[in-house]
Amino acid sequence: MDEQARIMQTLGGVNLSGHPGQGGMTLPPPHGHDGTDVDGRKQDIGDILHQIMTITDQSLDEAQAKNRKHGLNCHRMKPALFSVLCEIKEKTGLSIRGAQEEEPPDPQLMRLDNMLLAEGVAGPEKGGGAAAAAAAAAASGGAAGDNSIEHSDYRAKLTQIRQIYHTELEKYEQACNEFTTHVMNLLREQSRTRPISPKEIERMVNIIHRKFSSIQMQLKQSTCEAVMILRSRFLDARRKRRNFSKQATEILNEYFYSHLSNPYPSEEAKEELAKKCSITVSQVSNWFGNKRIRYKKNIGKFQEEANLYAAKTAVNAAHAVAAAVQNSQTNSPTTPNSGFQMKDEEFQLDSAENKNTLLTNMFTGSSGSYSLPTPNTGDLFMSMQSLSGDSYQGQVGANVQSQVDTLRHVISQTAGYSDGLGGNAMYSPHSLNANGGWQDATTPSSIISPTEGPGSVHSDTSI
DNA sequence: TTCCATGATTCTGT
DNA sequence: ACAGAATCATGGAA
Repeated sequence: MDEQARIMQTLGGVNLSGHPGQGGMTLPPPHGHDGTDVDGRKQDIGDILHQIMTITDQSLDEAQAKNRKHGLNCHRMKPALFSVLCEIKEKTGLSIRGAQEEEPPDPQLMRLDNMLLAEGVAGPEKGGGAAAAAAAAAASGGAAGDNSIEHSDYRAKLTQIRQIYHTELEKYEQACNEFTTHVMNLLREQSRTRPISPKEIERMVNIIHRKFSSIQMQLKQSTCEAVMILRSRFLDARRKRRNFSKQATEILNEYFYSHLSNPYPSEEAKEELAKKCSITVSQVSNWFGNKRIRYKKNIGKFQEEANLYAAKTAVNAAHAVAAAVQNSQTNSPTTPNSGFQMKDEEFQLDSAENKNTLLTNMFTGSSGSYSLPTPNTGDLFMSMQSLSGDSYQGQVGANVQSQVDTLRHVISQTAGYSDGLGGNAMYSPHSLNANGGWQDATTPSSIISPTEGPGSVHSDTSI
């Protein structure tokens, strides 16, 4: 609009001063010699110019303006004035300038677009936020990938950002279109009274679009920032430690202590544990990694815990064996899983001492006595071993073997037994070899034996 | 506030 | 790829 003002100013300056330009005016030569005639024409041109200037300030919809525009267009001086304006415009070179301007794609804008697309903010709605959330979860290494609370929180916030972004974008586009239409109408209207080529209108539209796209870029930039902040918060959150539930820890501990000779769960076992504990496989791996190293570092500290879980598992084992024996007498030994449905609530004990006592009583048949002669224990252990190792290999097999592992531990840990069994490597309290490594697996690392099906006895059936 | 337990991460070795 | 080891960072009890 400055250009228009400049034109008007120039035009007014040239004509009203009474000094025509050298470029050959097409204005009709003055008639007569008296000053009043010249003054009259000056007044006439001045009026037209005034109308032109004021008309641009008016709204196009105003009926009054229409009338005035009509009057202006039909004015007898209009063609002459139009020529003058053309000439002046040609002189100032406005029609040429910037005609061949072209804008190369802004790399920054492209980056922003790509990022918004990748984050699921831009682009199609379907799978947008969810895909990005999944990507973020995957980027977190799966450690907290299944944390549904944080996951949904992230998704919800991303959706919110997406909504705001699209609303604002729509608003800007609408405003841009409205403004463009308005300007085009204005210019078209003005093109009747002053020289405006379609190319210039197009150029003006381009300028408007550029202005609006710069606003859009700011919007995209802000959106990107918001997404980055959200994402960093989400990814930081994965480091936030949340203790596993008591139940989960119990399940993991039971597995650990019942497989103390080889506490390396297989992939299937990890998956099973993960499912039972409602955590991820990675978390199971982490837990076992930490547990192994910490147990090894300070066996003494874990003694009580080991006793507790071992006793618990041993009781389970004893029940399992008893059930197996009974089952073998009443049912076909090849019947899968029969007789091994155990419920944890049967073994609700409140202290390690109680469990040890129970265990001892179980072995001795006495009540509250720890003075069990060593050979008895050994016999019992041997019988247990023979039970699991030979008689019930096919059916009880792997699980009982792991339970037996636990029994070994408990027996070795229980006061009064250590001396008698100490010399036997089989009764090593912590199943660690001289090199500080775990002994070779004597028990299957998996809680899922190839011979067993779902519902069979595990060391960690208590969920 | 301090201290310990514990889940997660990172680095290194195999 | 997996395990061990060290370390970080947080939760929770004292």
